[in-house]
Formats: sequence, structure tokens, C-alpha cells
Amino acid sequence: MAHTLDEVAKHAGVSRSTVSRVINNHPNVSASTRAHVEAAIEQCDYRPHAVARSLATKRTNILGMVVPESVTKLFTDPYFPLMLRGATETCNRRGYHLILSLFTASVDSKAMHNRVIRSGYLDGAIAANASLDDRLIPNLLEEEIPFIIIGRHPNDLANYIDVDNVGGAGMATEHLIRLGHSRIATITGPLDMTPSQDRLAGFRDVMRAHRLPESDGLVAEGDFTEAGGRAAMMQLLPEKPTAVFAASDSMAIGAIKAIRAAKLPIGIPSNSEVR
Amino acid sequence: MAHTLDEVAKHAGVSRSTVSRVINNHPNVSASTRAHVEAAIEQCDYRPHAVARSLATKRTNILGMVVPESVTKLFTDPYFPLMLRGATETCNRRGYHLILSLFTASVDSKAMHNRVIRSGYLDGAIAANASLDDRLIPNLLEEEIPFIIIGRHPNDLANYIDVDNVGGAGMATEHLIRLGHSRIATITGPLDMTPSQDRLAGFRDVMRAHRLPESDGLVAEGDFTEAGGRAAMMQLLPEKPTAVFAASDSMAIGAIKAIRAAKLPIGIPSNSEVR
DNA sequence: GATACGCTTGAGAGCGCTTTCATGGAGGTA
DNA sequence: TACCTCCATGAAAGCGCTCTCAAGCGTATC
Repeated sequence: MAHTLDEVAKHAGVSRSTVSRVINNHPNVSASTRAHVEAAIEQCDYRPHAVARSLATKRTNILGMVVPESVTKLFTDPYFPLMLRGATETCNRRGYHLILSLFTASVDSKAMHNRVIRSGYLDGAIAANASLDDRLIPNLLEEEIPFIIIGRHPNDLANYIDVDNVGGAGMATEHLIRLGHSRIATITGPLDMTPSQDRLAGFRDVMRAHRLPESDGLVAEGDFTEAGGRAAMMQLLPEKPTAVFAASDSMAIGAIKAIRAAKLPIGIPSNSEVR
Repeated sequence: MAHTLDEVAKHAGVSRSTVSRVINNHPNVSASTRAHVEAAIEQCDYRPHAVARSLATKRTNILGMVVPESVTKLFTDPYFPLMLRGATETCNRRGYHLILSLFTASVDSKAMHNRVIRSGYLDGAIAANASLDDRLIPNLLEEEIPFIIIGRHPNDLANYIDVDNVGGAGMATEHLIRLGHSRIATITGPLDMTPSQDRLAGFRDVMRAHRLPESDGLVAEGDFTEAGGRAAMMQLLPEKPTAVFAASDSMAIGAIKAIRAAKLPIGIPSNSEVR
């Protein structure tokens, strides 16, 4: 069991206040006292108790990565671990902890909300891509806990960080056109998510700019999963597109499988072509 | 800001003790009082403050998923998100929170240790596959915080959960033999990790049982990454194996790329063959 | 009717820390 | 020397909850 601030204070022959000042780098401590207390801390192998500190300061240094139920099934997408790693690394560097909470259907969502959001543990939250009908964002707003969303929210309800979905989709589409394609289809993400809409918009913008067809038959909605990509591709096959822009890698893999299953020829550009 | 137990007590006209008993489902509360207090809790929209509660009970209901530095680079392996999802789901169901901590090289490891393990926030920990030279496990032991390891530790230092690595590797090897192969190579995981050793053992057991060659040339050490699998495969190519058992999907993909790069023919069994 | 027991409730002392406020001494100014 | 200011320190009151202990009351027992 770790020792307490009291013990350190006694050991150093000073008051608790002084030890507290030292561990918090408060300026009003003489250099000699500080050195003395630091030695005592070292000798006692003392670490401040985060919970007690949190109670007193009302700050936990814990952030929550909250993943709405609608996104949970995407959790195995390679995109998630990267995001998580980035978040935890930054947390580490800034002295924060990251609680990971997946709002799964298997657990009563109201209970989850109370337990996670209203626990008092979170100083703030990062909400992974929410769709329009997720209760998560409104709930976070109501709770007045600071948070950001990854991926713009349909209603612009909160601050967000996002990539340039319109621009990226446009680049991919341009690339296919440059390869000589004109009958290009797209497999979108779930269209109740803003990033999906934005990618579709980027695709359409470029197609329109090139006066290429963008009929509804050439657009199929996926769900960012491989199975979804496969199903979407099956829908697209009768339209005989010569190229497909899939809005995620997983859906592209599904699409490739659908094409192979239909015994149609398929060329997959090597990395060097795209980059 | 959420209300306090005090307010609820006043609102209900009882003592703090009684409210505390109600929220903790303590038996010694009369049914009528309980109902009354529960109504007050509802009216005040009261949620107990987890931090205060933790300070009093010395339990945080927080578990840490601690990932040793040696494993951090594997974090994007599809295996990790699945593990994380499983862990968080169980935590949800049992009323726990999960703090995710990746011990990266970018942050001083001693500082990380103090901050994460000795914070007082963790009731227990789950240590993702550690290798022999990770300081993490010894540190956890020293700190007397309950923990388990995912993937048996080389020195059997602690309780662990693991899959049947020996058996699984054996099955895969048997499968290749059944397909008619006799010159079978294997790409192992890092051999300072017990699961890697176990898979290699399973491979060797079966090869030996079938009196097939298992020369050192047919064994190459990978690191569970795609790049590692590719490098290992390059090593194996001169030995001209007719089949390869790779100890992870990522390494298998790397191996396939290496084979393709060498312009050698390769047949990848469809899922149905393996299952 | 007196004693004992069990159930319900409240008072109050923490849990380990922060932070305000008061105090005392050192140093500066006139 | 007297007065004021500033800095270093300590005392003590919380932060919001739990939990032990004691008290109060109703019922059972003889």
C-alpha cells in the first residue's frame, strides 16, 4: 500500500500543506524546504493518491472515448485502433487517462449513460463518429461535459475534428477518371453519418465537373463493413460500372469479393498507382 | 452539476446514512423509507459521485488494459480491437470502466508506470501479451495490484488466459499435410513471447509425428507484423517450401506479398477449405 | 410488567488530498 | 526604531461519500 501525504509530512517535519505544495509545484516554497520534502517523498516511496486528489480538485485527468452503439460494429475496422492509439498516446503525453466505453446494445443504454457519462470520472470526452439518431451527443451536451466529436455531426451540434472528406473523395474520383474511366460507381458509408455524405458529395462534385453520369444506379449505400460493401457491389453490378470508389477499405474488400464471386474480371491498382 | 447525497437526504427528510444505504442496496432499510428515498433521488436527478465513493470505499471499479511497449506496434493487428471490444463489453456488463494504456516508447516508462499503475485509479489490470523482457509484469507484481496476462508469460509469473496455441498450430499443420504437403515452413511470432513458442512447438510436434522435415531453414521468426512476415518469407524462399504456416494473419499477408514479389505461383486456400 | 432482542435510523469520524486564511518572521523604507 | 510589505508555513475546513457505533422503538418471552 502506498503511503500518504501525512506520513511524508511527519517524516519531513513539515505540514501537509507544504508537502502538497511541493508535489503541485506551487511557487511559495523555499528551495531548501522543497529539497527536504522531495527527499522525504523519495524515501517514503510516496505517490499522491489520484482519487483523493480528484475529490479535492474536481479534476480526474480522465477522458472518455465514447463510441455510440451505431459505430460499435465498426470497431474492428483498421481505422479504430489507429485512432485509439493516437488518442492514448496524446493522453499519455499530457498526463491523462483514457477510458474506453463502447455503448453496445447488450447493455441498457440509459444505465450506460448514467454509469459512464454521469459517473463524475470524466473530465471530458471524445465521441467517435456519431450518426444522426444517436442519443449520445445530445446526452453529452445536456451533461455539460466538454467533448469533441470525431467526424462532423450531422447537426453541427458540437466541435469536431475530421479529415477533408469532400476533398479526399474528390481526389479518388479524379484518379479513376484520369485512368480513363467514365462509368464510375461509388459505395458510400451509412448516409446518416456526415462523413459519408461528404464523401458522396466529393464524388458527385467531381463527376459533375467532368460531365460524367452520376445516376442513382451508380450509388449504393454501404455501412463501412465488408459485408455491406459486398451487398452494395451486388446492387451495382447490373449497372456495369468500369470502376468503383468505395468509401472505406473494408467495403472495398467486400466489393472485390462480390466482383470475384460474379466471375467478373477485376484489376486492383497497386499502392504506387494511388499514391 | 449533479446534486449531492446531502441534498437528497434533506429533500427526503432522512440522514445521509439512509440515502447511502438505499443507493447501495443495503438490506437494513424499511420498504417505505426506501421508496421515499428513491423518489427523492429521482426528483433530484441524483447520481452518486464515483470519485467520492471511491475515496471512501477504496474501490474505483476501474480496470486498466495495459499494453507493454513491445506490443504497442501490434496494436493495429485485427486481433487487438476484438480483444478490446470483448474486454469493454464485459466491463460494461459488470459495472466496470476500462482505462486503456499503451506504454509507448515516446513516454518515459517509469513516469508511465507511476502515473498508470500507481495512480490508485486501478482496481486491477489486464496485461496484453508481454514478452520476457517487459518490465511491466514485474512492476505489476510489485505493486500488488491484481492482474491477469493475456497470453501466457514466459516465466509463468502470473495468472493468464490464452488460447490453445499448441493445438491450434498443430491443426493448421495437419491441414497442410492433409493437402499433400510435406515440405512445410513456418513463420513464427517473436520467440520471446510464449504464445509464439507454443505455436512453434505445435507445428514441430505434428511435423515430427509425421516424420516430416523440420530443419531450421524451414523456420523463420517474424514479429506478428506484415513487414515481419514478408521478411521472414524472403528468408524461407530459398528452401522452396510448398506450404507455409504463418502464426498470424498479418504475417501471412506479408508472406503472400513476398511470394508474389518473387513472381512465384501461390494458391491461397479459400475460407471453406480451412474451416 | 420487566427483560431481551432485532430492526431501523442517525451521528460522526474518516478516506487522502487541496486550498483558504491566518500567522510569524525577514527585509525594506522613512 | 517603528511601520509596512512580502514570503514561507501551518491550521483547519472542506470535497462527497461510506460505515461503525450507538440509540430508539416495537415485539417477543417469561
